[in-house]
Amino acid sequence: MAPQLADATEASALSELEVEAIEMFINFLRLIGLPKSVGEIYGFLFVAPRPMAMDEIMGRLDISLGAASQGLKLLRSFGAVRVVYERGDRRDHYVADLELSRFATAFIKDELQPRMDTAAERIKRMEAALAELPPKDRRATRERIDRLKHWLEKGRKILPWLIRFMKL
Amino acid sequence: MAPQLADATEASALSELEVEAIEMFINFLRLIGLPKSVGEIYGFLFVAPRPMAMDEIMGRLDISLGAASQGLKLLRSFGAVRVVYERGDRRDHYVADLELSRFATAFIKDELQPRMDTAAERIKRMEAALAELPPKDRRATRERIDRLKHWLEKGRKILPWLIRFMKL
DNA sequence: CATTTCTTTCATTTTTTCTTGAAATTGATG
DNA sequence: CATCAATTTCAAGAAAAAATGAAAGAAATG
Repeated sequence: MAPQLADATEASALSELEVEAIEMFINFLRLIGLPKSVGEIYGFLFVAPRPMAMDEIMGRLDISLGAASQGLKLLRSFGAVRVVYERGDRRDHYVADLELSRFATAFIKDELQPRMDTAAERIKRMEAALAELPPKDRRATRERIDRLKHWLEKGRKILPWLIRFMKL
Repeated sequence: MAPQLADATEASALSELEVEAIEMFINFLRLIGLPKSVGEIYGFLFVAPRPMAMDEIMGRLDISLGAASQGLKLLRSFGAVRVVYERGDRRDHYVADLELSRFATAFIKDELQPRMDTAAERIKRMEAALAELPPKDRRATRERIDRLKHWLEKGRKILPWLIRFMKL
C-alpha cells in the first residue's frame, strides 16, 4: 500500500475552496500592506479543518521556511493566528482566529495612529513656520493648516467608533 | 541685476512649511498605496500660495518629468488636483483641491469596492465547493464562510456611512 | 502651417519590498 | 547532557513597484 505521508517535494494540491480563501485574503491583506505570503498563510488557516504545523503550511503553500516563520510570527503578533498544542507532536500547530477585526485594529494601531501622532507634531511646526511667510500668504496658509487640523480631529474621533463597530 | 527666473538645475530649496506638508502627505498617501512622488506633489500643492506649472513642480521637488506628469494625472483623476488657466502662460497650472475626502473616496472606489465584489463571487464559489468536503468538516467550514459573508455585509453597510461622514 | 512649447507615454534603470535557505538558536527527548 | 527536531534570524537573491528621461504627441503661436 502507498504511504499516506505527503512527500515534502510533492505536497497535495490545494482544493478550490482553499484557493478561493487564499486569494481572497491575499487581496484584502495586501490592502493593508501585508505581503502575499501572509495572506496565503492566513487564508489557508482560515479554512483549515484542523490545526496545522509550520512544515505543513510550507508544503501546501509551497513557500519557504523563512516566509512561513515570519508570516506566522506577524499573524501571531496581530492575534490573527494562535498556537495550539497537539499531544504527541513536538511541532507548534496553528489555527486562525476568526475575528477579522484584528487586522483592522492592528492596522490602526501600527500604521494609522503613529502617523496621526507625527502629523500632529508637523502641524505644530507648520503653525510656527507660518510667521516667516510673506504676510499676504498667511491667511490662506493658515486656513489650509486649519483644514489639516480639522481632518486630524475627525480621524481621532472616528477611530474608536470604528473599532467598536468592527468588534461588534 | 540678477535674473529672477529660477535655473532648472538649481531650484530654490523647500521651506520648512513645505517640507512638513510634503512629508505628511507622503506618509498618509503611502497608506493608501500611492507612490512617494504623488505625496510629494500633493503636499507641495497643498501649501502652495499660487497655482503651479508642471515644470515648477518638477524643479522644486526634484522629480522627473515622467513622475510629475503621471502623478498629476493620477491626482487629477481623483479630483485632488485641478487645472487652472493662467492668462499669458501656455502651461497648465495646478492647484490642490483641499477636500481630503477625495482620497478616501477614490480609495474606496478603486481599491475596496472591486475587492469586495470579487470577494462576494469567491464566497459563492466556496459555498458550492462545500459539497465536496468530507461531511465531518462541513459544519465548521460553513460557519467560517458565513463569517466572511457577515464581514462583507458589514463592510457594505459601513462604506456609504463612512463616505458621508468624511464629506461632512 | 512651420515652429516652438508643453505634455504624455513607455522602455529602461533604480529603488524598495519580499522571499529564500543556510546557519544559529531554542528547547524537547531519551 | 548530548542529540535531534523545530523554529527563528538574517544576508543574499528575486520580484515588484516606482522613477527616469528620451521620444512621440498635442496644442498654441507667429
